[in-house]
Amino acid sequence: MPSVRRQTRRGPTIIDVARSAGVSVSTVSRVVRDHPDVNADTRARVQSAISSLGYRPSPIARALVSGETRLIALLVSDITNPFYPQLAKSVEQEAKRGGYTVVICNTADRTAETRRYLDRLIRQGLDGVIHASVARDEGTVLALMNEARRVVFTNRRPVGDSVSYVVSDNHGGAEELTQHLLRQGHRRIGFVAGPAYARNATERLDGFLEVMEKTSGAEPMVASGDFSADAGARAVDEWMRRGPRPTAIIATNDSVALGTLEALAERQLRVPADVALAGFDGVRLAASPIFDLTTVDQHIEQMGRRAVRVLLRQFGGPSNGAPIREVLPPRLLLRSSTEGGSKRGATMRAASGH
Amino acid sequence: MPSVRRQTRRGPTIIDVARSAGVSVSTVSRVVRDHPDVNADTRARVQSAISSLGYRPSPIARALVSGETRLIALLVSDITNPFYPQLAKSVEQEAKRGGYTVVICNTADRTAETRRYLDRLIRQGLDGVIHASVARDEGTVLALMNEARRVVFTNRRPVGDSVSYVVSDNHGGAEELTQHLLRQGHRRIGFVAGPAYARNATERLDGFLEVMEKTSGAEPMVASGDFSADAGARAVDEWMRRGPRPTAIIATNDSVALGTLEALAERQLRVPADVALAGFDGVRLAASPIFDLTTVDQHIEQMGRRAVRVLLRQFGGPSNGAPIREVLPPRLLLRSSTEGGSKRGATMRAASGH
DNA sequence: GTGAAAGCGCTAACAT
DNA sequence: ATGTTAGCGCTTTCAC
Repeated sequence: MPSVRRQTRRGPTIIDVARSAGVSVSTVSRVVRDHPDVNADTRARVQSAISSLGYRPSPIARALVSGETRLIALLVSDITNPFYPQLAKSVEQEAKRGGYTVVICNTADRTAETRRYLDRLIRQGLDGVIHASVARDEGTVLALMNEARRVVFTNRRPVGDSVSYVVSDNHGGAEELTQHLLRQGHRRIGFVAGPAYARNATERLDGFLEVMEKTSGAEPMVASGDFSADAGARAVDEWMRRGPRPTAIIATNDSVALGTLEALAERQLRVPADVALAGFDGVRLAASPIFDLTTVDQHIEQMGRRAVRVLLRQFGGPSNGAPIREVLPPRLLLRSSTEGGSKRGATMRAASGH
Repeated sequence: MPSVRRQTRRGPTIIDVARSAGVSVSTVSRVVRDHPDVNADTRARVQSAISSLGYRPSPIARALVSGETRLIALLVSDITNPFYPQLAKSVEQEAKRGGYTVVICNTADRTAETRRYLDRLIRQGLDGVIHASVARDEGTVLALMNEARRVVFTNRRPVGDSVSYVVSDNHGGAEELTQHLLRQGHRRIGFVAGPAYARNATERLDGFLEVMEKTSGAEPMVASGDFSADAGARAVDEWMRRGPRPTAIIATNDSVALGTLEALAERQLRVPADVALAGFDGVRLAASPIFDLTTVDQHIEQMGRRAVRVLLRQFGGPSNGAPIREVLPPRLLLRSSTEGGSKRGATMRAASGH
């Protein structure tokens, strides 16, 4: 006797299609999955049944059997940092093209958060992970995801060498930027560093220091910080309270640069007349005429798209496939925050009291 | 004879737990789902078996049977608009607390995109939708989601009256802001309107117009636009090319206000000395000392949290439950972009050529 | 080339 | 209070 339970799905099932086409469910399944072992006529008959019934296979049932959900996670430290929405959007678009859905997770650079997300998502049947903010959770991610081919790192390069990544040449970008400032005559250059656990930040710092060290007369000034706008403010406070002051400042990323700019404005310091300023990332906000910030363009959207492609390529390959490593060349974006006064004729907006 | 197929899941199944605890699978299922009909001793025995085996129920198998995946979608027009990351973060946090996972979808305010996303996600077993950017896709969403209790609108109020929403009082907020500017002596006030399909934008415009109309001598000037920074620039171009110029400008949201500010800066117009400027939303960027923008705070994070709560409450309730409507009071945030010159002593940063 | 049948891991009648 | 059992919709041997 048939049970009375409600159906899980709305539309027709594979059984309905089979009945309607006069074949077995296995044949329908073969057609749906593009299996070669199907006669052309049969295939056509099944396909017309599928479209006339409006049949759509259930990803849930499929996942129960195959273990694949076409769900991937994008791990970021903080989605409200403008770099990540730009990245997320491109990741999401590229994933959609491949038939994948993206879940965005804010880790706050805390391993516990990473673990909480992945624990849940893996049980939901997560297929893979794009981690744009590896920090101390690198081992956790790899352990939880089990197979390295289900993971790709981007933005920050991982420590391990057996796992794929798509990053930009942070070291080279920082070198180029530093060289540019040196060519402009700057010698005392401040660098607002990011946290030590973030490899993109340390690579940028290293690039800066290397160039400074081999330039006679160059005086690097490094302030430790993190990725918050506040870090820029603190650095400015420190440098401006006691001399000698830097004549140019590089921030570890554009967000920190904007915080730096605010702090400089509060002290009535003009940019670039009193202090030149540059960021790193190339977020859209940096191009705003209000900021017009010199920065190192990471080609954020391209990085996101490539990370997705690498992950999907790995899904297809053997589980012991060699890791894919891509290092994209960044591009120096010169804007008026470093380029002398002619373009910045008007007055800078002041900081308000607070 | 047992088949050789590989297991879908890694860990132990409900059968393993049942065997280990010496009970049936239904009893284990009852314990897992906190069903009351279980003896205390049995429950304890099962629970210890669960923890000693490290058993985790499979959401996929569960979804196949129950039709519930604990997956919800957050629909936004564009995640790179800073309003949405702030909203998304709060939605995501609150959803996580309830055991739900959030998928963020960019609709670009295009119905076709909404449909594409929902089509796919529904097949994935989507439980519900929070739509933060209803536009012309309102009917599509409702039709696809089938039951109104699986949908809640936020940020933009829907047209239909049988569906739940959590929005802020855009009309009232705009009134308050306009009144404030009038009290400051402004009479020619420009309003950069948003698109006609977005109800938050039209409500703000209406609030503005209503107050202006009943104020003698007030001259409202409305420029049509959208939610891009460019809209602000176009409006400024138009107004400044031919008089009479507005002495104050209200932008439909903070992003447009920032665009407006840029355009004013390009024309060497000081804010607020030459033109006062206000936005709407209360995004964090508006609080930056560089912008220090007067705006109407929508309490973005609170709105997101509440939207989630309404949705989850509906999941539990009867499918014919009355819609839940929440209208949150916004708060006027007065900053130096409208508050006279004393706080803005220094020079404003100029626009660069481009 | 095609079909029959055994599950994937779980929930929910129904029976006891 | 607990167990038995029939599926949820699909994929995948294995036979034919």
